Amino acid sequence: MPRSFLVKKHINSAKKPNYSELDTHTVFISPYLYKSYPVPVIPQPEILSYNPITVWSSLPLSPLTSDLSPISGYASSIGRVSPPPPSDTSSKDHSGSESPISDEDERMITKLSDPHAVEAEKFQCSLCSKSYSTYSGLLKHKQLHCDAQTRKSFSCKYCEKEYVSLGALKMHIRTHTLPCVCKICGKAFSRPWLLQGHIRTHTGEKPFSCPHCSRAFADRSNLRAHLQTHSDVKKYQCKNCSKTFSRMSLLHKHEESGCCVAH
DNA sequence: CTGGGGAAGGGGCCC
DNA sequence: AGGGCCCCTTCCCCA
Repeated sequence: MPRSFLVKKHINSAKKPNYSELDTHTVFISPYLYKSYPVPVIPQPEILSYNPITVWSSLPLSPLTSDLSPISGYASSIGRVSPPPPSDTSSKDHSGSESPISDEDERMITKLSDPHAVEAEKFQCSLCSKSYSTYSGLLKHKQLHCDAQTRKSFSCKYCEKEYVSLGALKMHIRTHTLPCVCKICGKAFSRPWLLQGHIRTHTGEKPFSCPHCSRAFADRSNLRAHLQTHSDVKKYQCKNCSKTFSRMSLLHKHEESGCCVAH
């Protein structure tokens, strides 16, 4: 499973940016007023840095590029590898190249037909017409520049993250502005339910009980992790020594301690 | 060192 | 579109 947390973690107690300099919109939630807290305020539009014009519409859709996932063509050659389509021997000849190039790849590449064209630039990006001497050069260009620009157009002003939708960006922005503030200790959170979970640390409320023992937890995920301790079968297994662990973090610790490095 | 609990962050989905 | 919730993950701390 790909790691879903793409935001760089902060290492120490100075983990977080200086949010006090960011946005002063805050929401105070009384622990006694869970149900009636005010709606957190989304930052002013001017802090949202995005260019809606470049989303999709900037791409003139030709019959050859009508797929709204322009990355899919080369993604099959980079990440999730899909088996090459049944070969169509009528037209495919990649001059001895052993890298599988799908039909979509084929479409994305326009070989310059002009016999007088510079020999070194025979692979052209169908999106911006830039030419490259090698197929890999074209792939690199598309991955790092062209497709990245067309697919993700909502970028965060506070960090490098980009999103395909404004809603996702707004959600992310809250991780910088932290509009939900605990009235008891002043700690700030990005979302109301995170604050609610935090407030349980003050109230001692533990609504999630283990059915196998007397323990209770304030957080459902922590109960889930706890349930693993009751299980005979550990979920996470080291590929090298087959040792199993109840948590992925423990497996990671194990791997970092040298088991996998030794192999 | 290892395992487990506590707290928290963040993306995705559903309503 | 936005809020609430679910789920996964990570980090820290302690026994």
